[in-house]
Amino acid sequence: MQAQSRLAMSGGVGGGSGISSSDDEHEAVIRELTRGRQLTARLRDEALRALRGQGQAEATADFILQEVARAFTVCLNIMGSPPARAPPPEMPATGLITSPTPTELMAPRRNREDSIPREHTVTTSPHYDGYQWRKYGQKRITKTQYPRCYYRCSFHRERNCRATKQVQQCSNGDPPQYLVMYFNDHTCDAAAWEPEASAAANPAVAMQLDLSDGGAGGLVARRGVQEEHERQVLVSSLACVLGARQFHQSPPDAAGITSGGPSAAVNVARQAEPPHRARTRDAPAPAAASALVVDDAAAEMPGLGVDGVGLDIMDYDVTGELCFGDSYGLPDGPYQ
DNA sequence: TTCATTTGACCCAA
DNA sequence: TTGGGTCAAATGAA
Repeated sequence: MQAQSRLAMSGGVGGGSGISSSDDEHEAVIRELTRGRQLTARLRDEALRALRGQGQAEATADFILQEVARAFTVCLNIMGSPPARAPPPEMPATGLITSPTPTELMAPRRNREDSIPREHTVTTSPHYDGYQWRKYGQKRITKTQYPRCYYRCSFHRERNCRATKQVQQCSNGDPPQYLVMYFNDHTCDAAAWEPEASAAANPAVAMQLDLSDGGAGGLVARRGVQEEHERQVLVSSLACVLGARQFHQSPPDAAGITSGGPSAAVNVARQAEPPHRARTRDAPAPAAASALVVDDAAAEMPGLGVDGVGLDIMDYDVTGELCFGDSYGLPDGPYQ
């Protein structure tokens, strides 16, 4: 992860100085991400062709592969590479600092300890960053249009985690954008499950995304890893759906699905599956609609019902960004 | 009943 | 004195 962490920090977010990664590494990562996006587009074409006229399955494949392509686009944005096309407006675009910068938006901060954000980002979905946060305050900031919300790690007390973040709406666009500032590093073990934990459980992820660095890589890089993590689950789920459909249409051998077919895909999904998260308003339960879509597709598989294979997509917040992108809608009520 | 959020009050640095 | 950050009681949802 060393390379990606450094690149993510230097490329899109913060524009930090002291870039230590080589241009070659940067280009290699962008090249691979671009290739991934192109292959996803091809896969989408193939899938839609194969599933043409099959209603629910076609829509499911289309949705999932659009999400995979979006994940690549977001990663490319984070890496500072101009996307081939902008992400769809309804999709949360994360990571690129445009304007304003924190110093522009913030009133001058006092020189208190830990008052300098170790990281900041502008996103349309400020709630989902892989950690559990608990809101402890909200203040109207003078000369700004929107209040600032204060969050601390949910394990602040029980594990003495000092990580905090501040979220402030910074544009009234559609969707609105939020400036998220992070203070202090997580010291709670709870943060370790994602994505480091999944990488530990899945050597492929760890190999692709060298996480050995761990610390200074920061959340933006972690978010990139998370995108990859989501992509793997989505691809695995899709492979399961498509594989089973082929299975349904032709014998397993003819479809080329034996040990490497749906079961393998499910295994990958299992490996990549994070442990269950506590349901908080910050990280709501997965949207029922998308879960049902996948369930429906899977339920059509002969012998591959969701329960039968244990592909528990319901527990993975794949569509959280989509469904809760505006969940930070701040009330217009009286602020302090 | 438990837990997260809201919000007025308080603390503290500039 | 002012404004930002935090505390903690009140409130609401599950």
